Amino acid sequence: MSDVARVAGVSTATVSRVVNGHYGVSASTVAHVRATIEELGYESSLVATSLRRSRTNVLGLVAHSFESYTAEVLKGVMKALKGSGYDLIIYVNSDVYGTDADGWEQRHLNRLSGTLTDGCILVTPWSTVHSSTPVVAIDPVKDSTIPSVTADNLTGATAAVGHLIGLGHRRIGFIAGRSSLQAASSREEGYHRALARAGIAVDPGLVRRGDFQPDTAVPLARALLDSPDRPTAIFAASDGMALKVLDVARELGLSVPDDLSIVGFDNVPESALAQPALTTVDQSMYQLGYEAARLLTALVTGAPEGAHQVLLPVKLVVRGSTAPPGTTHL
Amino acid sequence: MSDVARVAGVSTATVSRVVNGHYGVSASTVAHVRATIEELGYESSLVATSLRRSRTNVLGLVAHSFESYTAEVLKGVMKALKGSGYDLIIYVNSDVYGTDADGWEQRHLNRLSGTLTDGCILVTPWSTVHSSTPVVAIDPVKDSTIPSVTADNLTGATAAVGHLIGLGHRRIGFIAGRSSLQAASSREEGYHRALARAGIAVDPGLVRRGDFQPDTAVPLARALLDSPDRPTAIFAASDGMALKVLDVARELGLSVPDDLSIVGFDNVPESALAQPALTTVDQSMYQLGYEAARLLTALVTGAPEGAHQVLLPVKLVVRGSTAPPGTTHL
DNA sequence: CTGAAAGCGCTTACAG
DNA sequence: CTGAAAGCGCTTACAG
Repeated sequence: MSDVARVAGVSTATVSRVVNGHYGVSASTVAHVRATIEELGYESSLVATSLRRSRTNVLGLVAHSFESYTAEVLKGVMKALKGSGYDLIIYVNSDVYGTDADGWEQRHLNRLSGTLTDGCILVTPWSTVHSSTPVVAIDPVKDSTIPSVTADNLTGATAAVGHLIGLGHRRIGFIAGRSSLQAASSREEGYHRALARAGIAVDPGLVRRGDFQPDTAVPLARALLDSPDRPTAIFAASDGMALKVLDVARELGLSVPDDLSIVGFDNVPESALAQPALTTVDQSMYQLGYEAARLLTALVTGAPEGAHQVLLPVKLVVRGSTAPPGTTHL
Repeated sequence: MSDVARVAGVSTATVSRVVNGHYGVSASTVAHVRATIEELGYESSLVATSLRRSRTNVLGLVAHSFESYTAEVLKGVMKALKGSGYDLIIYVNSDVYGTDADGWEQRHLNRLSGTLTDGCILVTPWSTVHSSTPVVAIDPVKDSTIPSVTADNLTGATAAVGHLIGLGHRRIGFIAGRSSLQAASSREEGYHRALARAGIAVDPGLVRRGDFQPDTAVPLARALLDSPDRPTAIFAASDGMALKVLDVARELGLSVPDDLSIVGFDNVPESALAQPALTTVDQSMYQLGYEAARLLTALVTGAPEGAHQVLLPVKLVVRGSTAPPGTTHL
């Protein structure tokens, strides 16, 4: 900017006014400075601008990994932001502290919301956060009160397990997700509810706790399946984990869905590609992202604060990984 | 930071030294300041730090849209950066100027590389750019000399069209991509090469120019197919466009692959899900992202500059959208 | 209509 | 070992 000012023979203050289209600059000066800017290919520094200003028209998104789930969410966010005047900065950490380190999202949030962004979307956070700018969580932490958007996990999980029961399964294993998340406990509650409705008692030996990280499901699935009294079906609280169950089943020589039915949750693109394709609960991650972005822009532009908890419908998608127990495949 | 300094009773200079682990601070002061930082939940502002420092350990990625292609690339980038000590900032514009506006990537690059990032990855740029920090392009502009990673588009396109010829097709339509991209012209060259090898003359009426944006393919496909002398197969330079061709064919009452074979390029996840599934050339977008991130970190840490053009292999994936011409489906 | 100056939150020579 | 001061690139009252 000082270059532009020098070449144009004006002060940086004037250049700044021209760049920002402020009133009170003579037309001829504006034209001259514009030409100089063009000539020098100058572009204001996002960093310096955001340090000085309160408003940046940039929204942030903080995620702790970049799997299919996040990718789908992002597509929805971008759709909502298209033409909104807001740019998006996505900050993904490279695991220096380890994503498990407590409060990493708070750290990232502080780094961004100091001045860079006008507000942030948090994807499946690990803990509660506080911020001076608006924050919207996708799949918030349990008992959190911040604005959020979530799928109707309870209904979805109930339907998933209900589907298995409808097929004739009675011994249904469950691999739970990271317990700090509201979504995880809702899915677990759905599991209980569906069994209760069918008058089936919960066998604690059939319930294992993962944390949504696909790999955590491997030993759990092995423990569940490598027993004489194994379940005839497993409901995993996420597709990532369900796909790992599929791997373990194959490794143990079990045929899916003949020897074991598997249901996941999410409906990530990979689920449709699996062999057999995974029966799952479709929570439109695209929609989650879209709604989160809408909510955030509303909050940033000063919509009335308060309870903003959006709940989105889900849909059971039946594919090849489920069948009545003991079926022989044709 | 001034809060921390005040509470801890030291200067901000000392706090800064503690935060950055610099030598020359007494152990007791370090401990005390650390405790205060902890207590106040302080985190240094990315913006202020990057404005002052030359090095930020943050890499940037600039993309003009966020479709499946970009999502796959990102997964690869993240994989490469995991544990590298670099964080990633993705900057996506919200179309204020319109992404078509010339030089938008240069603008974004300036905004980021001013001080925020140590280097940037550019995904399918529209024009050449210059930057004070290293830049790696994924699918660079034609005749560009900046470090880049590209798939072997020529071989892939040749194989795709060769596959159609092998099935017995002679009238093969082609929908080209955005001509400014090296990838687009290589794919077109592959089309010519395969036809030449089979001794088939290129019919200019069968070649149409899109720009990789899926929607641009719709009128082109319609023009190609809504004619008595229509081709028996179409090769589209991207899956996004190929899937639109599929839509148009359906709309015109043509059955795929009976009345029309279709081949795409990319192998985005959606291609496997289409009905029928799309035959395409798999350029591992994940791998493109991975290699780009590796190359960029190498450049940022001061690896020898020079020609860094990575070429990645591709693979033809045959699915249901191609068959011999005039086949009747069983 | 325009410029000199302060300050956003940091880091880093320079003194002490 | 620690602090006062300058400065990164901007914006914005405050003067003129």
